[in-house]
Amino acid sequence: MMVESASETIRSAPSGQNGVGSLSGQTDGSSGGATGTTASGTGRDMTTGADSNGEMSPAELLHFQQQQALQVARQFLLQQASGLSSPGNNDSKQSASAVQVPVSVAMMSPQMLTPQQMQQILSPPQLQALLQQQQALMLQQLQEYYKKQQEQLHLQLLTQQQAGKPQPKEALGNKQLAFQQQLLQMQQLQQQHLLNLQRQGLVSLQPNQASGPLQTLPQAAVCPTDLPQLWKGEGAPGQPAEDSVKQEGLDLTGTAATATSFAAPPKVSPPLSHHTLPNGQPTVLTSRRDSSSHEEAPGSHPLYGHGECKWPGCETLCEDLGQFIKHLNTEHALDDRSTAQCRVQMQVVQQLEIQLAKESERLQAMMAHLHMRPSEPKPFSQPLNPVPGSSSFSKVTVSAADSFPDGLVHPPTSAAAPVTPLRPPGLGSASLHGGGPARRRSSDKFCSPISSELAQNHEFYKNADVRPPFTYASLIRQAILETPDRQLTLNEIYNWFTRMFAYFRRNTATWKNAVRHNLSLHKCFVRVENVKGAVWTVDEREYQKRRPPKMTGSPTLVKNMISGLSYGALNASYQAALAESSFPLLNSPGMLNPGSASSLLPLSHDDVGAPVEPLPSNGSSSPPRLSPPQYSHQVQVKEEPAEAEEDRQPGPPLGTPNPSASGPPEDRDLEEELPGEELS
DNA sequence: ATCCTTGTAAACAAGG
DNA sequence: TCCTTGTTTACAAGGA
Repeated sequence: MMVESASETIRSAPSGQNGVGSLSGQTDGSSGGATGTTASGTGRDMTTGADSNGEMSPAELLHFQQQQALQVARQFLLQQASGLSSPGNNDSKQSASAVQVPVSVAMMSPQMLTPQQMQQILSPPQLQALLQQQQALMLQQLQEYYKKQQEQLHLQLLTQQQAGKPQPKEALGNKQLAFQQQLLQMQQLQQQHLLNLQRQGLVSLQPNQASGPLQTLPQAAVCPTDLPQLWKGEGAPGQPAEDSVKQEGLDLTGTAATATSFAAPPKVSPPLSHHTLPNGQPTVLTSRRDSSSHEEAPGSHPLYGHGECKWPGCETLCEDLGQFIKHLNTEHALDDRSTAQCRVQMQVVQQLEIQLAKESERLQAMMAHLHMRPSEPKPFSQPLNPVPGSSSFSKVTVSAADSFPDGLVHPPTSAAAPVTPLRPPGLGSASLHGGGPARRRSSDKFCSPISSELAQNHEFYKNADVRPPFTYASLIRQAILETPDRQLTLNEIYNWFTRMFAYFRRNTATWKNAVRHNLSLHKCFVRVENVKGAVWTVDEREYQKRRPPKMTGSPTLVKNMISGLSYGALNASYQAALAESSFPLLNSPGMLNPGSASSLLPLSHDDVGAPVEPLPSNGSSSPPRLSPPQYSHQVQVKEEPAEAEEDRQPGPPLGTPNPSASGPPEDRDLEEELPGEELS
């Protein structure tokens, strides 16, 4: 990266445009800023809390803990109530932390913070889903275990008392202490997981209420410790209460969940399922899970997928859920082994969280350093700062700037701006590419569906001076496909670039040249003579052709991404889980089919188009499965497409019979394009 | 080491 | 003449 950016700098220097290139070296320095990370690594001081309770009897302790939990719960509820009623509170960071505090006070270990960071960066739904699964399970186990421990404790005490054997005071005391500590520990863990679940809940619930791109916001907002200035800087200025409220709402949701979960119950009964396991059966949390990871059908089990048991290290094949349940109850019953595994799993999760925290920290530092400019609200909010050299498109964008193909109506840049910066583009840091100058289609390889990526992060790209992780070809294609008639003039393509990416608001000569170069170079771009002049269209078939069919399977992709994030620790099942949960998310907007992962391809919105690297290999012939081609082909591709001989095949076949073929919800928005044309 | 892809730079031509 | 649009060539870099 260093090398690359360095060379980049050198090369671009002459043209005097690539200012970003110069920071290659600094990035590392700032990343070192991981200093913050150390904070989270301060270890667990939880024990101190335990000490304070050292004098109580186990029973008292339990009672105390319950009371405490109830109190916390009440507190949360109160906060929720007040928070909701006071929209004036627009300090997102504050509100977030306010909610968090009680939790941490209530015995959360310092590590708890990291997961938030994790979500903040990656927010990859995959991770959430994964964690949910793991945690749901662990939670159950923990609860069981916790109960067991309590019982044992009681029994022991009773035994001792009945025996009348006045054990040496010290011995007894020690023992008690040990138990109590253990109890506390258990409770800690329990709460940790509850919190995690809660957090996940935040995220998972969010998508339903907020638009795709925005859904990321809350996640970041939740984190009290991170990106402080970023948030402050962005949110403070003109940040309407809207965002903060939203964030607050989310947090509250989460807190409510927490309260509910550990304060038991009866009163509050939000949709989220309780962890009260009636019979220890793992059906818990399914409802919540459903909301987030569509992979899971109502009747499914977090530990069951792809016909096999996902218990760490198990992978036993089970034909159906029933069999799996049986297997689960027999092989993974509540015993020492399972408990131990559970603990290990927890550690794994914690490690990951820590890792994530570090990475997120680094990412933040990088982003802050590179583009986010935390201090200035929105440097590029006024998108179209006419670029000197290019008279042609300067104005166009302005008016159209705020609509987005995803069909979502986005608030004017001003409102949106604050939000985006924190959200790492794409699936987390992986796609960041070290920011500015770094190019290389790496992300392209990830085959991150450009359209969904854009849909999710368009605000980010729009405002952050970050080079989008896509190749020019894919961007051009996206631009073209987003239009109603799948064709754009060169100038309109330019406009799209500038409108969609802050990054392309400068260095115009460079990237425009690149665009032209790509248009000419790639066969997939077809020039069509039009009344108005020439327009460019996409020959989907050609486009698909030129991309190696590698990334076919999601698992690989995810794996790559994971490895990219240095998640070496992730085990196969994790990866599998990630893979599973990741894709469905791409269709977040309308995940009608939570069911099979296979569903993702077809229904996803315009995703179909770009993402589809998964093209089967058989190259040109006929990719009936997912046919992205639908689009372009319709375009009255003039006579040009000489090479596309066999592709005559109309788009129709492939596609899912659904309407998406003719007009995916997202891609509409063309209207916005009109202004541009006029101006051009 | 080689090939492929991508990005960048630049020369050049045609047309308005 | 200047600018835009297109085409083409060359080269560097990264990845497989």
